[in-house]
Amino acid sequence: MVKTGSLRDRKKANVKKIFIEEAVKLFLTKGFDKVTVEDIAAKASVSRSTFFRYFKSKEAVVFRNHHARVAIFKEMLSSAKSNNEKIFDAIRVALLNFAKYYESIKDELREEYKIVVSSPYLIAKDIEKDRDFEEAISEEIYKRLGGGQQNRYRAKILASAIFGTVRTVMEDWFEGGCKSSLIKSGRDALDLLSGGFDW
Amino acid sequence: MVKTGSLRDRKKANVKKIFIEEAVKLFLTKGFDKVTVEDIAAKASVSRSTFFRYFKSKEAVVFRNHHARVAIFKEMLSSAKSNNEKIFDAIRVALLNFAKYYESIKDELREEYKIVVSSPYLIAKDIEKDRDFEEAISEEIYKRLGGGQQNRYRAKILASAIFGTVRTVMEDWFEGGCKSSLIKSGRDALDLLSGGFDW
DNA sequence: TTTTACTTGACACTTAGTATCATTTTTAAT
DNA sequence: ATTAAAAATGATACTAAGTGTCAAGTAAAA
Repeated sequence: MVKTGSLRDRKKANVKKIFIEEAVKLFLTKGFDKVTVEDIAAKASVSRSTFFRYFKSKEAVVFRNHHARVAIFKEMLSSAKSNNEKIFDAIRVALLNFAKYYESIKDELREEYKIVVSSPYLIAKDIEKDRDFEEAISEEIYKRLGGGQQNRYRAKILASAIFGTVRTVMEDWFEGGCKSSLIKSGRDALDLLSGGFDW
Repeated sequence: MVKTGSLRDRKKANVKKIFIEEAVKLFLTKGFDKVTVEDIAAKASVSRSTFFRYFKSKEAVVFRNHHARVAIFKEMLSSAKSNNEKIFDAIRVALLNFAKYYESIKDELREEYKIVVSSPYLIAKDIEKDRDFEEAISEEIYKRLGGGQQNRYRAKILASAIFGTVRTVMEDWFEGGCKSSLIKSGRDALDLLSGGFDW
C-alpha cells in the first residue's frame, strides 16, 4: 500500500523537486552568483513569485538538507554510549557515526560543496550553518556534565574546540573530492586533540 | 611639525569620519537592518553614491577596524616568544597579549558588538571575519612547525581548536558587557584546552 | 454542483550594490 | 592669477533579492 498524498500535495512536491533539479543544474554550470531566481523560475516554468513560496531565499535551495542533517547528528549524539563513561569518548562515537553517514551521502555532499565554493556568499553562510552542529555538541556535553552555570561555559569551550577540529577535517575531505576516509581522518584528528596541547 | 595632508585629503578624512559617526549613531538606535544607506547619506549631507565611494558596503562601516586588528594580532603572533620552546605556549602568549589589547579598546568593541548582535546578517558576517584570526594562528603554527604538507593540516586542526576556544571566551566576555577580565578568562580556557580531552 | 480553501501569476515596492556621465572642486603648471 | 589636468561629487539608470497584495484559477469538501 503506497501512501499517495492528495493531488495538491503531489503537485507541490513535484514543483519543489523541479525547482531543486533545475536550480542545482544552473548553480553547477554557471555558479551560484550568476544564477538569478528569475532563471530558476523560467527553467521550472513557473513565476518568480512561486519560487519564493517554496524557498525563503535563493540559498535555501542549496541548504535544503541542513536541518535534517543536524537532526540526525543530534540523534546520534544523544544515543551515543561510551565504554568508559567518558563524555569525550561518547562525543567521539557520535562524530564517527556521523562521519560514516556522511560517507554514505558523499555524492550529494560533493555536489553541494561544489556549489558552495562557487560563491563567497555561500561560503560565509556555510560557516554560519556549522554553528548548529557546534551548538548540538555543546548541548550534549552540557547535559552529560549534569547542568549548572559553570558547566554551560565549559561545554561551550570544549564543543568549539572539538567542532573546530571536525570542520577542518571535513574541509580537507571536501578539498580532496571526498575520496579519503572521513572516518579515519576524523579519528586521527580527535586523537590529536585528546592528546592535549603540551607541545 | 604637524603633518597636514592636502585640503583634499583632509576633506576626505572628514567625510569618512562623519559617515562613521552618523552611521554608528543610527545603527545603535535603530538597529543595523533598519538603517538604509540613504539614511546615512542624508545624515552626512552627501549623496548615496558618495557613501559607496567611501565604503564598499553598508557593513564595511561596522567592520572598518577588522583588517588593522588582524594585522596587530599577526604581529603579536610572529613576535611571541615562549620560555620553554613550546609552540602552544608561544601562541598562548600572543593570545593573552591580544586579550590585553582588546581590554584597552573595550569601549569600541562593546559598541561594535551591540551593532553586530542587532542583525542576524552581521552575526553571520562576524563569524566569517573570525576566520582571519584562525588562519593567522594556523599560519603561525605551521611556520613554527617548520613547514611541510603534513604539518599544514596539523596546524589547521590545532588552530581551529584553539580559536574555537578563543571565540567562545570572547563571546562570553561580550555577553557580560566586557566587565570581566578577558585575560583571566582566556588563560583559564587555554588551560582547559591544553589539559587535553581525557574526560 | 456549489462553496470553501489553497495555489498561482502579475504587479508594485524597497533596498543594496554597480556603472556611467556631467558638474563642481581641488591641485599643479605656466 | 589663469588655466589645464585630476579628482570628488550628484544625478540617474540599472540589476537583483526579497516582501506584500490582489485577482484569477484549481483542487477539496459539502
